[in-house]
Amino acid sequence: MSLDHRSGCPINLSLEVFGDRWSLIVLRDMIFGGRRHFRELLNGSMEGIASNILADRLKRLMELGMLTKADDPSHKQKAIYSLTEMAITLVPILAHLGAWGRVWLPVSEELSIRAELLEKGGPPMWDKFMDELRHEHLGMPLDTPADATVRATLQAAYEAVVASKALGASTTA
Amino acid sequence: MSLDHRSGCPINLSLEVFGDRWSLIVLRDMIFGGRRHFRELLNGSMEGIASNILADRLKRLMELGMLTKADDPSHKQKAIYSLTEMAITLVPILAHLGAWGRVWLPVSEELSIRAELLEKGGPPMWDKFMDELRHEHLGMPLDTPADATVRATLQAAYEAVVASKALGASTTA
DNA sequence: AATACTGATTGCATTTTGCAATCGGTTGCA
DNA sequence: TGCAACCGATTGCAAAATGCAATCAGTATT
Repeated sequence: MSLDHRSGCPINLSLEVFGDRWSLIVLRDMIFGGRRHFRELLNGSMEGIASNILADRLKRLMELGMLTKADDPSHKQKAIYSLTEMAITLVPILAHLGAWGRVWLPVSEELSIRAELLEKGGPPMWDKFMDELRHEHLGMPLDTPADATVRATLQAAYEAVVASKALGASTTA
Repeated sequence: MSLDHRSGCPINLSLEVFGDRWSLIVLRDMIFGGRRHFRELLNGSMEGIASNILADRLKRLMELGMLTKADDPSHKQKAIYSLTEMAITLVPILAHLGAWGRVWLPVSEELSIRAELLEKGGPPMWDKFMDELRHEHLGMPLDTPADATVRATLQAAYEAVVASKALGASTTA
C-alpha cells in the first residue's frame, strides 16, 4: 500500500486504485464471472491478461484490501481469491460504468446484455447481487432463499443472446 | 479513435477510455473546477499534471468524442475546451466514484466535502448539475432559473471547510 | 513413472509515462 | 517599439509499465 498519494481527492484516490487497464477487469471477472483461481482468471480472461500482469494485480489488490487469498482445501497449492466488502461495494460503480459504456461505446450485443439487465434491475438488483457476493466470498448468511442468483440470471441472458445470434446467422445465411 | 478493442464488453471499453491515471482527472477539473483552458488545467491541477501528458489527454479525449475545442474570441491563440454530452453523462459515475472513495480511501476532509454533498444530493442534484454543464458547454437553455449553481454550492462548501479547518488549527494551537 | 495442472517468476523487447526545457506565436504594458 | 508575460503545445530523455514467451517447483492424476 503506497502511502504517498497525489492528493486526498476521492476521485483521484479511486483512480490510484483502479486507474489502469487491468485491475477492474480482474475484479469484473471475479464478480460477474465467479472466478476464484489464478488459472480461471488467466485463461478465462476475454481480453487476454498476461500471467505476470495478473500476478501483479492480484498482489496489488490484496495490498489495497480489495482481495484476500486462502488455501483451497481440495488442492494443496491451489489458492482461492475472495472479494472483500471494499470490492463488493464496487457493484454499483460497475453497473453505472457498464450502462455508460453501453450508450457511448461500440459494445457487442452479447456482452452488453448483462449491463442492460443490471441497469434495468437497478439498486434492488445490485443489493441482491452484493448480498450473494457476501455469501460467496465472506460466508455471510443469505437473506433471500435465492431461487435464481443474479449472476446465473445474467449468465443465462448472455447465453440466450449468443444462441439467438447463432440461430439468426444460420437462418439469414 | 482506435478501432481495435480488446473486447466488446462495456466495462472493458469504458476502461479503454479512462483506464489511466489522468483522463478522469482532466474531466474532473473541467466538470467540478469549471476549467476550460489549457493553462487552467495545467496550473490548477492539484495532482500536478505535466504539459505533455495534458496535451496528449486533451487530444485523446477529443478523438474519443468526450471534448471539443474552439477558438476563444478574446484571444487569438487561446483555445476553449468543451465537454460533450458523452462526458457530461459521466457525472453519476463520478458521484459514485467519489462516494466509494470517501468510504474506503484516505480522503482529506476538505476535498471530500464535495463528494459528500453530491452523494447526499443524489440523482436530482446530478441532473441539475448536468443541466448546468449542458448550458455552459453546449449552449443549451437552462431549465431552472439557477439561483445557486451546483458547482458554486460545492465550491462554497469546500471553502467553508477549509476556513473552519484553518480556524480550528489556530484555536487548538 | 509420466503427464498435466497449480500459482506464479524470469528475461527481455516494446510502449507508456513523467519531468524539464523549450518552442513559435500573442497579448498587454511601458 | 521594445519586452516581459502568457498562450497551447512540442521535444528529448530517463524511468516505469506493459506484454510476451519461456520456465519454475510443487501437486494431483493416471
